[in-house]
Amino acid sequence: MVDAHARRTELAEAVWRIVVRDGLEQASVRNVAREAGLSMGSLRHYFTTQSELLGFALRLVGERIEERIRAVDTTGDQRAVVRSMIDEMLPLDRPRRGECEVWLAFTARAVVEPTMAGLRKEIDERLTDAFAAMIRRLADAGALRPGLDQKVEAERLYALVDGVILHALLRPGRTSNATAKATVGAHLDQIAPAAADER
Amino acid sequence: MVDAHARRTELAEAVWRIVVRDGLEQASVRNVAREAGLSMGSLRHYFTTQSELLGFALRLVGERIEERIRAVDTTGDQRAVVRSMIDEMLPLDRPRRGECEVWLAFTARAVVEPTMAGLRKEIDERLTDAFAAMIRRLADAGALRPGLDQKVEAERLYALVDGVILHALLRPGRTSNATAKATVGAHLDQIAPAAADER
DNA sequence: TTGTTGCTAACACAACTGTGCTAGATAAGC
DNA sequence: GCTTATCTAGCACAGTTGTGTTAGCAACAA
Repeated sequence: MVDAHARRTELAEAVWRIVVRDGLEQASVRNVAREAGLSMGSLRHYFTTQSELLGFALRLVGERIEERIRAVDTTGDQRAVVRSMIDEMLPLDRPRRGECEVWLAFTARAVVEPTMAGLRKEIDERLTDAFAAMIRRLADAGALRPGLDQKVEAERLYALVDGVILHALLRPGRTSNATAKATVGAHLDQIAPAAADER
Repeated sequence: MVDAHARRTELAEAVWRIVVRDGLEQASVRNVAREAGLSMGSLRHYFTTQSELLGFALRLVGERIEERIRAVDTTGDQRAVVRSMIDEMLPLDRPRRGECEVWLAFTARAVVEPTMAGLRKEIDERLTDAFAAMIRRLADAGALRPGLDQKVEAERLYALVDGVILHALLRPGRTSNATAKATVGAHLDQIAPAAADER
């Protein structure tokens, strides 16, 4: 007997592959079942409805990203720490790019689909907290430029990163990866200049 | 005889209404025809394929936004001018919100659909130019903070605005509109502080 | 051995999809 | 008047969709 959770994870990963390759609209129960090498009857044994399957797949993406962020070494220069945390969100390599594409596909649908809006809101709140924590981390280390409103800066950084992710997804290639890192780097240099850290 | 271009515009607007109300995946030829009050045979007289219809609808959104940006009064304080231009892109009222939702739906699909990727790239280039022009406008007026790389700042502003739009779409309501304006305002204050303009 | 339970497969159903095709309606040019 | 081009409507086709139902399979407990 196979662990039920492992099977569900396998199916979620099949969803990811399809979303990345063909888009969310191709993630039908039949296609997912075929991609996972199962019959659609089997799939329905683990996920009764399609939204249940898609929701599980998205939630798993969020958990993976959070896990990687938690794994970042938080000692040393706090500007570098925040930079590393943001790097874990950017689509800089294949798996991370896949995660971001899944995120985007769900995000776009959540705008009109009330079912997904709840889950999307939950993720949004988690991310809001994460970026607030990053700004607080800079402030506590005395690295944040004086006179900045922490709440506004958290939202600004959050929006910037989402925009950078979007652009990196839409302009594939090495140069766009460099642009993404440079853009985030320039922003961090602006809100937490090296000089302010070295007093 | 009705003007063919007017008919095509009517159909594009029907696409928008459906995308905003039910999402892009509901924009089937039947639904669009019904929404516009035409038979699907008539629709196919104006648009042979579905992608042709959807492409026309997206292009029209871009043209409308560009038109509004061109209409902005460019005299006076250049920081205020840039702020007004960006306001024309943000989903602050119903019609602009609709435009942004259509943009997001197409954007998400363009990541995996090669057909739409071309059009999406064209729009991206236009927007890149638009934001570069905004930064140049600030620089020429002596309002841009010294020491900033204009190319990087254009990309940073572009990414920030896209992120702000995304967040405003996902968190409907008055407060999120205020947040959006505040976030953009804070960014402009940072890259073009009032002090630098008043020497 | 017989049940029982977790799991897999396969098919049926009604609804929907994009596109092709044909025929009728309307208006413009002569 | 007639002809021609433009426009509209409707149906057919083959395909896909989500979900429900039914039956068969393996593994394990009594």
